[in-house]
Amino acid sequence: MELLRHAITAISPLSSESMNAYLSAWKHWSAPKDHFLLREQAVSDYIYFIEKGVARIFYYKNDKEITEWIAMDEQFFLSITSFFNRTPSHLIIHTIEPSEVYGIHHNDFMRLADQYHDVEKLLRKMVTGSLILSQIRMDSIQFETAQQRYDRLLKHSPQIIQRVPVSYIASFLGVTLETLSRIRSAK
Amino acid sequence: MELLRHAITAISPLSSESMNAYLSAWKHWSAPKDHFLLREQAVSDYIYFIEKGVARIFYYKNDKEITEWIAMDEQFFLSITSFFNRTPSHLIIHTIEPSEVYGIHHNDFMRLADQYHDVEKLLRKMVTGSLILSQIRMDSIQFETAQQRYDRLLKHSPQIIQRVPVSYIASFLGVTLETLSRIRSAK
DNA sequence: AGGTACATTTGATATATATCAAATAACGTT
DNA sequence: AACGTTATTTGATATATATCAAATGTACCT
Repeated sequence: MELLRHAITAISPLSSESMNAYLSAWKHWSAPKDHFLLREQAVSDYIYFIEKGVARIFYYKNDKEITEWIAMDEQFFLSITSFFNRTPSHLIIHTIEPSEVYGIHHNDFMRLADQYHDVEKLLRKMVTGSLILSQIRMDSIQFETAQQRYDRLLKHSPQIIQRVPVSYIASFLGVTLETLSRIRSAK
Repeated sequence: MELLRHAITAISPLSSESMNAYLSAWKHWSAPKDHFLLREQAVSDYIYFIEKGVARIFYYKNDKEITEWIAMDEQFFLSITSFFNRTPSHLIIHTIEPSEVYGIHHNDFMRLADQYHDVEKLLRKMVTGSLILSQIRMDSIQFETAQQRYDRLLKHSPQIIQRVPVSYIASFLGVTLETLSRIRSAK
């Protein structure tokens, strides 16, 4: 839980009272490699934090797996539309390595945000960070070639190639595995 | 200013004290048709609100105009990366009809968010709304064809076709004008 | 170690959209 | 109304990536 506390403080510091109330709202899950931490719930209204390991977050769209995110290294992640709109995303969390994952429920987060100004500010900063990432990703999908997106990923998280199967990376980058394979062999 | 007050309240209500402080931080611009309200500043760190008229928000990318947003009908808009990252976006606001536009500076908004819990909550809700839109748009760009994106726009804001030149709509949809022309003629 | 399932690569072809180029239409100005 | 300018349409071709199909490579299981 120390890493979670630290990650929160890095985004926006909380008073000790807020921090205690907030941290106690987080639940913890532990999973071995290749395990389904969350499986097609109706609505996935949690914000997650991965303390250790690697997890793939995906859903089915027309019977195809869409990798929405690959989480590792003390990252927060969530299914944005599901979390905020309360619409079903059928989110699935699948561990790629033995992993420790935390999650806080939408209702708990909102209740605490109403109660504490600094928790509200934390939430705002988390959403803002998510928005900036969303914009960068949109720009990347709209204007960059598959090659450029792959290069960007390599530069930004080089370890991902060693730890995650190519097929997941392809879906995450928004290309087919065949295309990614060709990009990689052209190097 | 009444429409702005109303739009704010619809997102998240403010106490009368917060509302007074907040509204007085907004500036107002008035412009005839085909006028440049904002021209390539270094950083565009305002959130805008269009009270009346239509405005196009765009920037240059490799000497090409990219229409980031077409604002009308009492909508808020902003250059997300520029506003939150404080990086230059060279944003240009160009009116397509005579327009009344309001704007609040990043610094003022942040100062008031620190001061009033309900302003912080308003900001969080605005960012959240923006994030949801960003996700919908990304999904649309990644998985829908140009035809589907055009249909979606028609359904969502049918008036836009009458009021905005095709070339701007094309750029907003992320296609060339030739492609949009063909889509339209195939109907 | 051998076999089976799965992951990755390689090849041939199809498709949506961009690009380049030209023709036509609409629009504003005097 | 006629002119030049700008917007839109139409046509021919190029390109990135998807799709379908098969071959090769790798890893897990008893």
